Amino acid sequence: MSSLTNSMQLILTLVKTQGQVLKPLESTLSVHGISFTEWLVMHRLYQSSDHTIKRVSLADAIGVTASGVTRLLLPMEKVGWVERVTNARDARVSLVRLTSGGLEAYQQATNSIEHAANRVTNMMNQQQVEQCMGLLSSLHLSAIDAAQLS
Amino acid sequence: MSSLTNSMQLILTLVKTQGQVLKPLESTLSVHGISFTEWLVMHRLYQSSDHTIKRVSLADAIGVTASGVTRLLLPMEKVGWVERVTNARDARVSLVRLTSGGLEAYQQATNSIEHAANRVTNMMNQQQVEQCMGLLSSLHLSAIDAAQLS
DNA sequence: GCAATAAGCTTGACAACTCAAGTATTATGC
DNA sequence: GCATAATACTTGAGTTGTCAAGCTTATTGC
Repeated sequence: MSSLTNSMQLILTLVKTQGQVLKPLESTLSVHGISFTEWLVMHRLYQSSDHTIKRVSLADAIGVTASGVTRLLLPMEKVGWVERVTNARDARVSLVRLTSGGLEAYQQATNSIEHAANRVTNMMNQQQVEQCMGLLSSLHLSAIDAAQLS
Repeated sequence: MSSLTNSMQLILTLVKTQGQVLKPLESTLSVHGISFTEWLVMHRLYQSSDHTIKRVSLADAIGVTASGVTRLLLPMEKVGWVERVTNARDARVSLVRLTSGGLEAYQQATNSIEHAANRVTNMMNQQQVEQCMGLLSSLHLSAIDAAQLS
């Protein structure tokens, strides 16, 4: 059949699954005029104290480069979901804050995306969802570990 | 903490994991001058009878659009890994075939990427790898199922 | 058998990134 | 305290896709 090792087959399954899973979520979010990456940004901001975070930390959290963050935030600033905040202690950093308008958009979008997420896991029970999350976390840690060795 | 449902947390974990997992694989492949998507193409061709497949089937298999396939194959044709084959019965379709040079590149790249895949799963045992693959498959099926309802 | 529709592919315009290089500011070693 | 290095961010150029529209060939309905 495949002649690939189990590890490689797992990765193929991972990639294929993410591709299929993300489609319905993105089309759900598009109704709100928000991309999945933008939702990730807002979610990270929502979790931060004072809804504010450094741009590099944001980049790291959502898995893009610093320049990716710059490009991502430009339209979000224009729409008014986020705003720039300067740091008095360190003039290099510029912080990002979720505005009240951004918070509202985030909460509505989150309501929609959570429903979509529930639909996407419709054939799994709670135990399977949690088990899958646990196994993916070990895979995640393994990958970070492997990356540091090289 | 997160205030998200388990389903949504699973998806966040999925996305984060794929991001971390793919990095070492891509840097491994880059030594061979091959991108991950190109490896997927070659792998699909390798699995096909006569190492030949329709472009639309290829698009579907690797999760890109037909136009994505066109753009993807252009440099691969120039390098000589794949070649165009016309279909006598249906002049609309143009098939793609893995050349002998492509096969050789595929086999070397596969050897490398499988080692990288093993490193990336170093903290999981065989049972966990298989279990994770099974759970991801149900998630995959759920997502397809959910997409068809909408 | 022929118009209407569908299937397969390509192309132009655009989106969403990355990478390398540049600027500005802060931290470090001696 | 001052050169050197590191950190934070932005910008230009390039990559890798998507989507909508168009072209060609095949299929379908009547």
